[in-house]
Amino acid sequence: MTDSFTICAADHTDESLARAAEEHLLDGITATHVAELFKALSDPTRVRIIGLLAHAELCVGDLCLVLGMSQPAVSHQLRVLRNLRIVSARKEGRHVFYTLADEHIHDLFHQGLAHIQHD
Amino acid sequence: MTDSFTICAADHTDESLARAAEEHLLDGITATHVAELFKALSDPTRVRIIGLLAHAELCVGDLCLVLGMSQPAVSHQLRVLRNLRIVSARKEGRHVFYTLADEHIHDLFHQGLAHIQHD
DNA sequence: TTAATATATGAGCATGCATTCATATTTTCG
DNA sequence: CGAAAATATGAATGCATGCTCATATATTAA
Repeated sequence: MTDSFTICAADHTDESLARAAEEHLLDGITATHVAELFKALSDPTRVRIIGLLAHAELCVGDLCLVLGMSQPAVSHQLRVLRNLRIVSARKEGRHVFYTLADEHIHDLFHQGLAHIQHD
Repeated sequence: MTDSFTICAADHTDESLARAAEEHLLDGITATHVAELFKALSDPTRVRIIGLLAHAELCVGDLCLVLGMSQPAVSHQLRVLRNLRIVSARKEGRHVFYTLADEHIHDLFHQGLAHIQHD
């Protein structure tokens, strides 16, 4: 990767800032994982689901009712959140109850919400 | 919206949880704004840009060098971040220096990063 | 077992998005 | 002024994504 400094057309004289910044560049895997985490919160439907689960455990049917969305649409979004370990599923009879998997998710959601509402 | 409770096929007997959750449902505008905020961090390239700007102010050329990406690709992502007020631009001669616009962004980024690295 | 309920899943489609390529704009230097 | 450097922007393209529709799976009830 010695030629990474020739990819960009920009070629100003002082490269010191770039050299110093290089050590803070996230590697591809880390950057991708962080992006995936935030991607879970990058859709209004998923934001609403997380907002609801931040206050109470709910089953799929309840989420459908409150969100006013079809069951497959909600289930697909829940699968996204499950795969990213944002929510956990608990099966009880015919129902599957979902909760936030992590206290960090709770914090991230409220921090993002606070930033929007106080802007 | 009185028929919002008939959209989903699921129709179990106890609707109390859904009724109680309804008051915590985010409105469309708020959910969209929160989603947009997190969408800024939902791409690996933007995550890396924010990670770099969390440590130092950098111009476009420096970002191109460190990221190893083309100048238009970086500029387009910077525009996304600018429009969402995630970063601020400061013009100095031919260069445009970018910084994180807000301390909240700094916190959100580090919280997401910590969640990933300590998982 | 058969029917009904609750949820999950796969295919298809329409939209959004991240990049590239080409070009415009702005600033400095000769 | 003209040329070069730094950045921004527009069009085009390939790929991801969020929904709908149809269907599969699992659990309870009759």
